[in-house]
Amino acid sequence: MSVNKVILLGNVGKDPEVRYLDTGIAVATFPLATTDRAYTLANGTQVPERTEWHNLVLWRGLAETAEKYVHKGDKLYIEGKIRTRSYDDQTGAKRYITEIFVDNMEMLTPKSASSGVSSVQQPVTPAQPQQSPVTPIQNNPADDLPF
Amino acid sequence: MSVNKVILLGNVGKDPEVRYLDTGIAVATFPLATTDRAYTLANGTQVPERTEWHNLVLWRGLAETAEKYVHKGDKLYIEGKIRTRSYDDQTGAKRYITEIFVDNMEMLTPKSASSGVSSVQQPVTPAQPQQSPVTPIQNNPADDLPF
Amino acid sequence: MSVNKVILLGNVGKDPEVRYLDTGIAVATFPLATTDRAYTLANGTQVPERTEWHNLVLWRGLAETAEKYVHKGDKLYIEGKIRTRSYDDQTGAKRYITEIFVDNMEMLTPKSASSGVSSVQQPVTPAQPQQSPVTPIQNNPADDLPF
Amino acid sequence: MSVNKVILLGNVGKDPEVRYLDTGIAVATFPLATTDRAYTLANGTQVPERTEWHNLVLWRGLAETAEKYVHKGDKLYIEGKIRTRSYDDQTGAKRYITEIFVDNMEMLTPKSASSGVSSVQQPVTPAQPQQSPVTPIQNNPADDLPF
DNA sequence: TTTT
DNA sequence: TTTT
Repeated sequence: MSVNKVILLGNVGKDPEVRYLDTGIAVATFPLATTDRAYTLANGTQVPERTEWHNLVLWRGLAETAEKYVHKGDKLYIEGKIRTRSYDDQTGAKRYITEIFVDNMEMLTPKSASSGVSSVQQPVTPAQPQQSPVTPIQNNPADDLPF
Repeated sequence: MSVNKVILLGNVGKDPEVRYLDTGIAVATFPLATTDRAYTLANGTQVPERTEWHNLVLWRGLAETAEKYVHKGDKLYIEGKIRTRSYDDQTGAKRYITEIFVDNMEMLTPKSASSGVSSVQQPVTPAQPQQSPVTPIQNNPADDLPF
Repeated sequence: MSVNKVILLGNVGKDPEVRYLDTGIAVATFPLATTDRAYTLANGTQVPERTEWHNLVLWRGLAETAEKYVHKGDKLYIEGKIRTRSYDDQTGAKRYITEIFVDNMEMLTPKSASSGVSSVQQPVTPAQPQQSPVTPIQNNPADDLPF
Repeated sequence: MSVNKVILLGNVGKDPEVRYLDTGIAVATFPLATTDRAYTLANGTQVPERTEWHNLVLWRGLAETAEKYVHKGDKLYIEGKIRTRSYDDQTGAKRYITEIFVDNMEMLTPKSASSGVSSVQQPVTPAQPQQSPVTPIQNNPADDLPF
């Protein structure tokens, strides 16, 4: 009795960070930017262009595809769902972060135009990803639930 | 060259809070819940039902419609866009909150079944809304931009 | 590199017709109505309300769920894809029909309010469904492809 | 109480045909192709790739933008609604055609890569468009309704 | 803080 | 052929 659906078409902000759970399941995370067009209101006010950053999370096969084929700057279409999770910051205070769990992905950048080469030269290290302070992924038991 | 689209169908968590900018523009906010079904993984793991709360923000005519017709418990379909904004908490630290700017709304609860009456008995006061500590709306100049 | 996605929220026009392929796979079909609101143009022209009828097609588990729980008059949310197929009419001329292949369905009519009882009294016969002249389903080999 | 929403991402099949109503309103039509990936069923059956053609209809500003910037082969994202209309064929029999009324469009082909030049060499004639027998547009009064 |  |  419920729908939670997100459709985004934008540009990849960084090469995906991919890590593997003990169960072998891949998880990829990377930011995607969407930009609203600037426009002018009826009263003449200029509303400038505005970029929104979305924290994408991909699991399993999609994460592996992202690891191989998605690069910074690529244009991407995704469908997914919104999910807000909490974590404790350095001071022990509860913080929230909203992420997009991706369940469908279409790559819109032709292979030839992707910055794939540079990514091979500076490979992501799946074994020990540095966790961004902005989007910490805690090592709690739920991490091993493959959803 | 960009798409940022959200589609939600869920239940209203609280009666809308509505305030009016100096320009007379109405802004309504209220939470919407979507609930994933519980399911069982191939390996037998039970993934329980999970409720996600979305912070909806409506402007102008939609806000006025929400003020009149939307009530706690109602089932609602909305389309909108994701927007994350920052604010400073009590300690001066930067915090982020993700909201859904609604641009289309369909009310799915028949008028007869809506909890409209109780809302009349406990009216929201648009003049001096208490701002929730969880989702502070700052009085900065941008508040008067009618977007 | 392609997306074909439909989202509909409307009312079921007739109880589902369900048939079973030789392979045991269930296929359900029924019409869904969506209605545009009437509105007035800037120049004063009245654009009246307009109802659009969509031919839904459901396979497998979704078809079985529809057979059990979906009834004429129910409010339904679906996601699916557009598909146009051709068939030969009585005169041998090629005709086209556009259908919506459903891949997600949310029933929005509470069980208590559904017209389910009458449907039990006038059951659909899956064994020998009459095929509507408007939307003929041909017995070609592709019918046994479970997509 | 109703939603009729289509999201397509695919390739333009022909340069847009644009005509202008007596009121000066522009209407553009062109086909868009979406292609399902081929896949293999659990039982080993190969389901081949399949292309779906959608009849897009754009009005007013969107039609003018399409006239200037959309070309055969371009990749396009659109949002719109499904609409089926009837017309009488040569024999006087009633036929149906399903079209997508576009209300949002994002062009995904970089200008430099678009086949824009050839379109200038073979311009569409807005004054007297030949009406395709497949998708006839009748000159009925409703044509002057700008919706 | 909602609903099934 | 549905619903408001």
